[in-house]
Amino acid sequence: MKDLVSRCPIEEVMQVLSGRWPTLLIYYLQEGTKRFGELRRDNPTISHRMLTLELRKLQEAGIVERTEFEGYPLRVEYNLTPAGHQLVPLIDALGDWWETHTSADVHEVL
Amino acid sequence: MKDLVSRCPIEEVMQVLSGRWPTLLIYYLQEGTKRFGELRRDNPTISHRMLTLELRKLQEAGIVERTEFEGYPLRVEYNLTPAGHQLVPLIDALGDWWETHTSADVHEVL
DNA sequence: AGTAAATTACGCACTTTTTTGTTACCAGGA
DNA sequence: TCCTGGTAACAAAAAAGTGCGTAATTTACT
Repeated sequence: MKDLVSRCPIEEVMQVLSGRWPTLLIYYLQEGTKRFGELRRDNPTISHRMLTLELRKLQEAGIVERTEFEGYPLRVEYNLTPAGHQLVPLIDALGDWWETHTSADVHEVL
Repeated sequence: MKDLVSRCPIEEVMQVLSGRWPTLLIYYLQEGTKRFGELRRDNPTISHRMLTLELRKLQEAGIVERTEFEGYPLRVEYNLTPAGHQLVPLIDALGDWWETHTSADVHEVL
Protein backbone atom coordinates (compact mmCIF):
# COMPACT_ATOMS: atom_id res chain seq x y z
CA MET A 1 0.00 0.00 0.00
CA LYS A 2 2.34 2.69 -1.21
CA ASP A 3 0.04 5.67 -1.35
CA LEU A 4 -3.56 6.68 -0.98
CA VAL A 5 -6.31 6.51 -3.52
CA SER A 6 -8.59 9.06 -1.92
CA ARG A 7 -8.36 11.78 0.72
CA CYS A 8 -10.74 9.92 2.97
CA PRO A 9 -9.84 9.84 6.67
CA ILE A 10 -10.82 6.18 6.80
CA GLU A 11 -8.27 5.31 4.20
CA GLU A 12 -5.71 7.29 6.13
CA VAL A 13 -6.29 5.52 9.44
CA MET A 14 -6.29 2.18 7.75
CA GLN A 15 -2.96 2.97 6.18
CA VAL A 16 -1.57 3.36 9.68
CA LEU A 17 -3.39 0.48 11.33
CA SER A 18 -3.14 -2.05 8.53
CA GLY A 19 -1.05 -5.09 9.03
CA ARG A 20 -0.31 -7.50 11.78
CA TRP A 21 1.67 -5.27 14.10
CA PRO A 22 0.09 -1.86 14.68
CA THR A 23 -2.85 -3.07 16.74
CA LEU A 24 -0.71 -5.57 18.59
CA LEU A 25 1.81 -2.91 19.52
CA ILE A 26 -0.94 -0.57 20.63
CA TYR A 27 -2.33 -3.38 22.70
CA TYR A 28 0.96 -3.95 24.50
CA LEU A 29 1.69 -0.27 24.93
CA GLN A 30 -1.68 0.14 26.52
CA GLU A 31 -0.26 -1.76 29.49
CA GLY A 32 2.14 1.11 30.06
CA THR A 33 5.58 2.30 29.09
CA LYS A 34 7.64 -0.23 27.22
CA ARG A 35 11.19 -0.33 26.02
CA PHE A 36 12.21 -1.54 22.60
CA GLY A 37 13.50 -4.82 23.96
CA GLU A 38 10.34 -5.43 25.96
CA LEU A 39 8.22 -5.02 22.88
CA ARG A 40 10.44 -7.52 21.13
CA ARG A 41 9.91 -9.96 23.94
CA ASP A 42 6.18 -9.32 23.87
CA ASN A 43 6.03 -10.29 20.22
CA PRO A 44 8.91 -12.61 19.57
CA THR A 45 8.14 -13.06 15.91
CA ILE A 46 8.62 -9.47 14.85
CA SER A 47 12.00 -8.62 13.39
CA HIS A 48 13.83 -5.64 14.82
CA ARG A 49 13.61 -3.93 11.49
CA MET A 50 9.83 -4.24 11.39
CA LEU A 51 9.55 -3.19 15.00
CA THR A 52 11.43 0.05 14.41
CA LEU A 53 9.56 0.70 11.20
CA GLU A 54 6.16 0.14 12.78
CA LEU A 55 7.01 2.19 15.84
CA ARG A 56 8.14 5.05 13.61
CA LYS A 57 4.92 4.88 11.68
CA LEU A 58 2.82 4.94 14.83
CA GLN A 59 4.93 7.77 16.14
CA GLU A 60 4.44 9.85 13.01
CA ALA A 61 0.75 9.13 13.22
CA GLY A 62 0.72 10.61 16.71
CA ILE A 63 -0.29 7.36 18.36
CA VAL A 64 3.00 6.52 20.02
CA GLU A 65 5.54 8.68 21.79
CA ARG A 66 9.24 7.89 21.80
CA THR A 67 11.49 9.05 24.59
CA GLU A 68 15.22 8.65 24.30
CA PHE A 69 17.42 8.77 27.40
CA GLU A 70 21.06 9.79 27.41
CA GLY A 71 23.69 7.34 28.53
CA TYR A 72 24.91 3.92 27.57
CA PRO A 73 23.65 1.48 26.81
CA LEU A 74 21.10 3.59 24.99
CA ARG A 75 17.65 3.54 26.53
CA VAL A 76 14.44 4.33 24.71
CA GLU A 77 10.91 4.22 26.03
CA TYR A 78 7.64 4.00 24.14
CA ASN A 79 4.20 5.15 25.29
CA LEU A 80 0.79 5.69 23.85
CA THR A 81 -0.06 9.35 23.37
CA PRO A 82 -3.45 10.60 24.64
CA ALA A 83 -4.77 10.19 21.11
CA GLY A 84 -3.40 6.67 21.13
CA HIS A 85 -5.29 5.90 24.29
CA GLN A 86 -8.48 7.23 22.76
CA LEU A 87 -7.97 4.89 19.87
CA VAL A 88 -7.92 1.78 22.03
CA PRO A 89 -11.67 1.45 22.68
CA LEU A 90 -12.36 1.87 18.97
CA ILE A 91 -10.07 -1.01 18.17
CA ASP A 92 -11.60 -3.06 20.95
CA ALA A 93 -15.02 -2.39 19.44
CA LEU A 94 -13.83 -3.97 16.21
CA GLY A 95 -12.63 -7.00 18.13
CA ASP A 96 -15.95 -7.29 19.91
CA TRP A 97 -17.85 -6.96 16.68
CA TRP A 98 -15.77 -9.73 15.20
CA GLU A 99 -16.33 -12.01 18.14
CA THR A 100 -20.07 -11.62 18.26
CA HIS A 101 -20.55 -11.85 14.55
CA THR A 102 -18.34 -14.91 14.07
CA SER A 103 -19.72 -16.84 17.02
CA ALA A 104 -23.46 -17.16 16.51
CA ASP A 105 -23.45 -16.99 12.80
CA VAL A 106 -24.51 -18.58 9.66
CA HIS A 107 -21.73 -18.00 7.22
CA GLU A 108 -19.23 -20.28 8.95
CA VAL A 109 -16.59 -21.65 6.66
CA LEU A 110 -16.40 -25.28 7.61
CA MET B 1 0.24 -10.96 6.43
CA LYS B 2 0.08 -14.65 5.77
CA ASP B 3 -1.12 -15.98 9.08
CA LEU B 4 -1.90 -14.94 12.59
CA VAL B 5 0.45 -14.57 15.50
CA SER B 6 -2.19 -14.81 18.22
CA ARG B 7 -5.78 -15.93 18.57
CA CYS B 8 -6.90 -12.43 19.38
CA PRO B 9 -10.12 -11.28 17.71
CA ILE B 10 -8.51 -7.92 17.04
CA GLU B 11 -5.80 -9.53 15.00
CA GLU B 12 -8.45 -11.49 13.14
CA VAL B 13 -10.51 -8.44 12.17
CA MET B 14 -7.43 -6.58 11.14
CA GLN B 15 -6.44 -9.43 8.90
CA VAL B 16 -9.69 -8.92 7.05
CA LEU B 17 -9.78 -5.13 7.08
CA SER B 18 -6.11 -4.48 6.42
CA GLY B 19 -5.10 -2.93 3.18
CA ARG B 20 -6.38 -0.24 0.94
CA TRP B 21 -9.48 -1.92 -0.39
CA PRO B 22 -11.62 -3.56 2.28
CA THR B 23 -12.84 -0.36 3.90
CA LEU B 24 -13.30 1.34 0.56
CA LEU B 25 -15.39 -1.53 -0.76
CA ILE B 26 -17.47 -1.56 2.40
CA TYR B 27 -17.96 2.14 1.99
CA TYR B 28 -19.27 1.79 -1.55
CA LEU B 29 -21.42 -1.22 -0.74
CA GLN B 30 -22.99 0.71 2.06
CA GLU B 31 -24.69 2.79 -0.63
CA GLY B 32 -26.56 -0.31 -1.66
CA THR B 33 -26.31 -3.26 -3.98
CA LYS B 34 -23.49 -3.07 -6.46
CA ARG B 35 -22.44 -5.17 -9.37
CA PHE B 36 -18.86 -6.18 -10.00
CA GLY B 37 -18.47 -3.69 -12.78
CA GLU B 38 -19.89 -0.86 -10.73
CA LEU B 39 -17.37 -1.49 -7.99
CA ARG B 40 -14.66 -1.36 -10.61
CA ARG B 41 -15.96 1.96 -11.81
CA ASP B 42 -16.17 3.22 -8.22
CA ASN B 43 -12.50 2.50 -7.69
CA PRO B 44 -10.83 2.67 -11.05
CA THR B 45 -7.38 1.88 -9.73
CA ILE B 46 -8.15 -1.57 -8.43
CA SER B 47 -7.27 -4.42 -10.74
CA HIS B 48 -10.04 -6.88 -11.44
CA ARG B 49 -7.98 -9.62 -9.86
CA MET B 50 -7.66 -7.69 -6.61
CA LEU B 51 -11.33 -6.84 -6.69
CA THR B 52 -12.35 -10.48 -6.90
CA LEU B 53 -9.82 -11.46 -4.27
CA GLU B 54 -10.93 -8.79 -1.84
CA LEU B 55 -14.59 -9.47 -2.41
CA ARG B 56 -14.00 -13.17 -1.74
CA LYS B 57 -12.20 -12.33 1.47
CA LEU B 58 -15.00 -10.05 2.65
CA GLN B 59 -17.49 -12.67 1.68
CA GLU B 60 -15.73 -15.38 3.67
CA ALA B 61 -15.55 -13.00 6.59
CA GLY B 62 -19.32 -12.65 6.46
CA ILE B 63 -19.23 -8.97 5.61
CA VAL B 64 -20.32 -9.17 2.01
CA GLU B 65 -22.90 -11.27 0.28
CA ARG B 66 -22.59 -12.40 -3.30
CA THR B 67 -25.61 -13.18 -5.44
CA GLU B 68 -25.24 -14.73 -8.84
CA PHE B 69 -28.04 -14.51 -11.38
CA GLU B 70 -28.64 -16.95 -14.17
CA GLY B 71 -28.44 -15.83 -17.74
CA TYR B 72 -25.98 -14.16 -20.05
CA PRO B 73 -24.16 -11.95 -19.84
CA LEU B 74 -23.50 -13.17 -16.33
CA ARG B 75 -24.79 -10.89 -13.58
CA VAL B 76 -23.54 -10.81 -10.02
CA GLU B 77 -24.60 -8.53 -7.21
CA TYR B 78 -22.81 -7.64 -4.02
CA ASN B 79 -24.33 -6.43 -0.76
CA LEU B 80 -23.29 -5.87 2.78
CA THR B 81 -24.60 -8.50 5.15
CA PRO B 82 -26.29 -7.34 8.38
CA ALA B 83 -22.97 -7.88 10.16
CA GLY B 84 -21.32 -5.81 7.49
CA HIS B 85 -23.75 -2.98 8.11
CA GLN B 86 -23.03 -3.14 11.83
CA LEU B 87 -19.38 -2.79 11.04
CA VAL B 88 -19.80 0.49 9.20
CA PRO B 89 -20.21 2.79 12.23
CA LEU B 90 -17.15 1.25 13.84
CA ILE B 91 -15.07 2.06 10.80
CA ASP B 92 -16.55 5.53 10.67
CA ALA B 93 -15.55 6.00 14.29
CA LEU B 94 -11.95 5.32 13.31
CA GLY B 95 -12.20 7.88 10.56
CA ASP B 96 -13.64 10.44 12.95
CA TRP B 97 -10.94 9.73 15.50
CA TRP B 98 -8.35 10.27 12.82
CA GLU B 99 -9.87 13.53 11.70
CA THR B 100 -10.15 15.08 15.12
CA HIS B 101 -6.79 13.93 16.28
CA THR B 102 -4.91 15.05 13.19
CA SER B 103 -6.61 18.43 12.90
CA ALA B 104 -6.06 20.25 16.17
CA ASP B 105 -2.86 18.58 17.09
CA VAL B 106 0.65 19.07 18.10
CA HIS B 107 2.53 16.31 16.42
CA GLU B 108 2.13 17.65 12.91
CA VAL B 109 4.82 16.52 10.57
CA LEU B 110 5.69 19.64 8.63
C1' DA C 1 45.23 -2.90 36.25
C1' DG C 2 44.26 -4.07 31.54
C1' DT C 3 41.74 -6.17 28.10
C1' DA C 4 37.74 -8.40 26.28
C1' DA C 5 32.96 -8.89 25.92
C1' DA C 6 28.20 -7.69 26.59
C1' DT C 7 24.70 -4.38 26.51
C1' DT C 8 20.73 -1.29 23.81
C1' DA C 9 18.41 0.46 20.02
C1' DC C 10 18.82 0.90 16.11
C1' DG C 11 20.64 1.88 10.46
C1' DC C 12 22.10 -0.17 6.21
C1' DA C 13 22.52 -3.38 2.46
C1' DC C 14 21.15 -7.56 0.68
C1' DT C 15 17.89 -11.67 0.10
C1' DT C 16 13.69 -13.89 0.45
C1' DT C 17 8.79 -13.87 0.67
C1' DT C 18 4.38 -11.97 -0.22
C1' DT C 19 1.38 -9.19 -2.59
C1' DT C 20 -0.29 -7.07 -6.61
C1' DG C 21 -0.62 -6.32 -11.55
C1' DT C 22 -0.93 -8.03 -16.41
C1' DT C 23 -2.27 -10.76 -19.93
C1' DA C 24 -4.73 -14.31 -21.93
C1' DC C 25 -8.74 -17.12 -21.82
C1' DC C 26 -13.60 -19.00 -20.67
C1' DA C 27 -18.92 -19.22 -21.10
C1' DG C 28 -23.19 -18.41 -24.10
C1' DG C 29 -26.59 -15.06 -25.65
C1' DA C 30 -27.67 -10.45 -28.06
C1' DT D 1 -18.04 -9.73 -31.77
C1' DC D 2 -19.03 -7.89 -27.51
C1' DC D 3 -20.81 -8.25 -23.05
C1' DT D 4 -20.01 -9.91 -17.82
C1' DG D 5 -17.60 -11.83 -14.05
C1' DG D 6 -14.60 -14.33 -13.41
C1' DT D 7 -9.84 -17.95 -13.29
C1' DA D 8 -5.05 -19.35 -14.07
C1' DA D 9 -0.29 -18.41 -15.15
C1' DC D 10 3.42 -15.50 -15.13
C1' DA D 11 5.86 -10.94 -14.06
C1' DA D 12 6.68 -6.96 -11.38
C1' DA D 13 6.64 -4.57 -7.23
C1' DA D 14 6.52 -4.11 -2.44
C1' DA D 15 7.12 -5.72 2.11
C1' DA D 16 9.55 -8.32 5.41
C1' DG D 17 13.62 -10.99 7.18
C1' DT D 18 18.81 -11.44 7.97
C1' DG D 19 23.17 -10.29 9.33
C1' DC D 20 26.63 -6.84 10.14
C1' DG D 21 28.12 -2.53 12.13
C1' DT D 22 28.01 1.23 15.85
C1' DA D 23 28.38 3.93 20.18
C1' DA D 24 30.06 4.43 25.25
C1' DT D 25 29.72 2.39 29.35
C1' DT D 26 29.47 -1.42 32.56
C1' DT D 27 30.79 -6.19 33.86
C1' DA D 28 33.75 -10.23 33.63
C1' DC D 29 38.08 -12.31 33.45
C1' DT D 30 43.07 -12.79 34.04
